[in-house]
Amino acid sequence: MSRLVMHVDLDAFFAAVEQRDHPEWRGRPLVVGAEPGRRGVVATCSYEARRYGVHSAMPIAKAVRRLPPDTIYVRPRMERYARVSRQIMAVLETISPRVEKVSIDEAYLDVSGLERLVGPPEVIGARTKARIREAVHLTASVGIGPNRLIAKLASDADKPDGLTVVRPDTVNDFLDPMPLTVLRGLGAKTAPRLERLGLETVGDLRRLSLEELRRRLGAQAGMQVHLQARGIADDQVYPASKRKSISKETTFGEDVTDAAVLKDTLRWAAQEVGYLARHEQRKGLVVTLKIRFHPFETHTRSRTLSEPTANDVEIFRTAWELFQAECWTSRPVRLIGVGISGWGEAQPVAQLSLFDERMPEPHPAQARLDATLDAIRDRFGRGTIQRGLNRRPPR
DNA sequence: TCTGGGGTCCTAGGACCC
DNA sequence: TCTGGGGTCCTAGGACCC
Repeated sequence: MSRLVMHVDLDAFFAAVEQRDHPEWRGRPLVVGAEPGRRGVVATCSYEARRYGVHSAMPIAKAVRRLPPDTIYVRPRMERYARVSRQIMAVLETISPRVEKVSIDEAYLDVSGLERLVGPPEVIGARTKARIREAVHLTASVGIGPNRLIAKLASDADKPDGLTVVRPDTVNDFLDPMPLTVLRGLGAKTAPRLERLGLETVGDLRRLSLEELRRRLGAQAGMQVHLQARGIADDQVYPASKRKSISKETTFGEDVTDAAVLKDTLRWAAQEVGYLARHEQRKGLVVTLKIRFHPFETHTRSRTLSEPTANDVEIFRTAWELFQAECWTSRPVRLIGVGISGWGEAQPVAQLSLFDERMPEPHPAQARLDATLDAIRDRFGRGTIQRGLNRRPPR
């Protein structure tokens, strides 16, 4: 039985929430994002603003130049949007029990088998949109198709307030005229490389052999693009995908050279990361320092600890040591931040109580090491493994 | 024009191991 | 004494996404 995947995408979400909450802003160009006159970008803008060619991720200075003087500029109110998002996700749970939230304003639903209960895909989609509108007074664009890729492209195909259903036998007709950049993995850098070969559409892309694509894009990306061009993609919905890292970073209003400011900022970021990690009951084995110099040169430095941590001081100390190990002082810094990553699936360990019989699973790296050790023991005998195998001495 | 903040995934090279 | 093959882990960078 073939699957049916639905993608739900709220229209201009942040801007729509602001216009909903402030009726006097409706029908006017509105930008949610950085403060005009400062560094930053447009997070989202209303459809009235999009008519001036403004879009997400556009530098705010450029947007200001394009937009009329009566444009409304507001800073994001993330708590507000998160609250509305939770309401929407709750609505989606009434449509199907299999909901995957992919971002604050987007979700995939597995609606396979719902046709017998509800009706054809068009009815499932229309019902979803109606329930969202009733609950939060916002519009969503909905796409339904045989897998995630097609569902996502279908929701993009008719915005705002659209509903597009792509049946399996029309997938190729649907994809063929689309530009290369609709495919996952073909962005601003990679797509032009293929366009230089004279390829413009997904239909064109199918002329390239798998070998050619793998050679040009790498084994993994080449394979993915080859499959996507034929409408083949993941058709599973993953209700509870957990995040794999926690980070905090900030861009300074003006570039910073004062080491004391950098140190204080890093301390703040480490506190934020530690707080979030403890809140989620996670500990990370890897601390990563991120730094961006003038004009826009980004570097990362990371260290794997001997024990996972969620401790502010330890995160800060590690990040600061990573900073000090480089000859970076006196270079103007645009951005600095820190993150942690590397935890096993079975964390949080803290949730285990004396009465809980489950044991935490080892960190994936540890699990792989153990498996390797077992394999080596099988091959070479019990006595071959010493302590410290595969462990490198600290630098 | 001048590029936020939060993420994910992939690649590639070197160290290290049997 | 000199050497390949197969594998993992760690690190840095980069492309990409919302």
